Amino acid sequence: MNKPSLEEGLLQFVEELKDESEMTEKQRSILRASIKLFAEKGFHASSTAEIAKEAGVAEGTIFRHYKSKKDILLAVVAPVLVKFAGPFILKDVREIFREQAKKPFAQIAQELYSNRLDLIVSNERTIRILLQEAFFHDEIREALIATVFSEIKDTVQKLIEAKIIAKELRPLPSEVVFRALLSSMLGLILFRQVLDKDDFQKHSDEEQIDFTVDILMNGIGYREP
Amino acid sequence: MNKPSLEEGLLQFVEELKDESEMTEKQRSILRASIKLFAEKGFHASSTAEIAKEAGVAEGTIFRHYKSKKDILLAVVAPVLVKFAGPFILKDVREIFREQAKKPFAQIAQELYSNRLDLIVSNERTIRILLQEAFFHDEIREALIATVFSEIKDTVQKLIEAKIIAKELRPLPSEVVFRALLSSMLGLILFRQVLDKDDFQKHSDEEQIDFTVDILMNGIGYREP
DNA sequence: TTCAATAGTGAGTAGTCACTCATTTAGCGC
DNA sequence: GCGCTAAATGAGTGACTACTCACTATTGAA
Repeated sequence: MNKPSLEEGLLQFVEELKDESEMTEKQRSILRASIKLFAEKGFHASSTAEIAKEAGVAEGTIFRHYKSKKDILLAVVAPVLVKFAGPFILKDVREIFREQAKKPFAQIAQELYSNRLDLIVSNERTIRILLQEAFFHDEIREALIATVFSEIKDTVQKLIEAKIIAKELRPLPSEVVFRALLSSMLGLILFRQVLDKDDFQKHSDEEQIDFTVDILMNGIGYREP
Repeated sequence: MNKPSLEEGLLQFVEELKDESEMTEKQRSILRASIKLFAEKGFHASSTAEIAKEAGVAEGTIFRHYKSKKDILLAVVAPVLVKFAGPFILKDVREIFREQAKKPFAQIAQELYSNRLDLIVSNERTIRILLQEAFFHDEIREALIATVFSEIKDTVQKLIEAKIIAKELRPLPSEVVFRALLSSMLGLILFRQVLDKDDFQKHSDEEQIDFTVDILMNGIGYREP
């Protein structure tokens, strides 16, 4: 199998990412064209000839900047991964979370949801590419899980455990609570973006988030007042 | 755009589906090989030459049974769609739901979750293909939403509304409750199959479902007894 | 046994793919 | 304008693509 592993693969790209502005005009236009085509037709269905044409560049120029077609994919996908995990992994995670921990859990959830929803709405196409290709490329899937997921999980679970001790949350296994928190967020995103665009708009994004947090905290079951 | 629409596309396949056993040996082996390859490397990355080799068949034979490569994809995907929506759309939906309606909502949710989870575990590869290709092929995505989603939505929302009146559920908008119900299910599946296989196994499937239903009904917030 | 229909074959076709490389162009200090 | 370097080019390459077609093998009813 000898999978390329994160080191040789994506993380390398993430590190070389510093210089978004250090790209040449042509290079940026190749990236822009690739994002468009990959999002519309998928990576495999987009040819380097098409990318070159869309970018207004000779096919050879592509390979001066990216040593293979797959390299373009990684260059497209890496920055999104960084943004996605952003607020969570930045140096001062602990500091941020010490601040967060003071707030009520419902408010933390609410802020998390509206923050991530914004991010997804404004990066729709690249995120689409990211998810599509995560199906096929082990490196991308693993990087996605490692960056967006595992990184978050420990931190959030610790917060949850603290909130359980503080009697703000019910004494459930923290990984189950974490799953509930994430499920609600994913459902929110999925319904808004894909499944149910029409019905979703019956309420504003803000209202939908409030409903979601309410249900997460209090459930849907009826209780006598 | 002139998209093929469901009539010309998938639904036609679903209708021609009756005769799973009327296939020749070779034809079945072509399907089996396609499922394997599509699931492993994706539709675009699997060549007809590979499929033929994997199926132990001449390449020409493929095109005797399926008029194009895309036809194979539809033939792979259509039966899953039928199974997925199965228990919901079968003739006697109303009858089933009249029976279901008597049960407590928590029990309905619990049965729904364990039923769909079983289905997904035992059809993992074809469902993977279905989701992958739903990104690219409008017909598949639309058929998926039309069959699995919209079909269910109305029925379930009516049930929810009845349960709200019966003071079994809180008076929330029914589409929001429906979203919560589905989000929890998707989260359950996603964590089990992809994100968190290890931690998930700390509890049995049954326990995980019970936790999920508990949180759906009662929330994660603490309340004085 | 005959005949027709269907199933199966695999070499062949035209086209596309990612990628290369000899050549041309552009930028710049002198 | 000269000389040098680096960027950009696009025709060319062999491998691979989905699909065709002239042909053979198998089946089953008359």
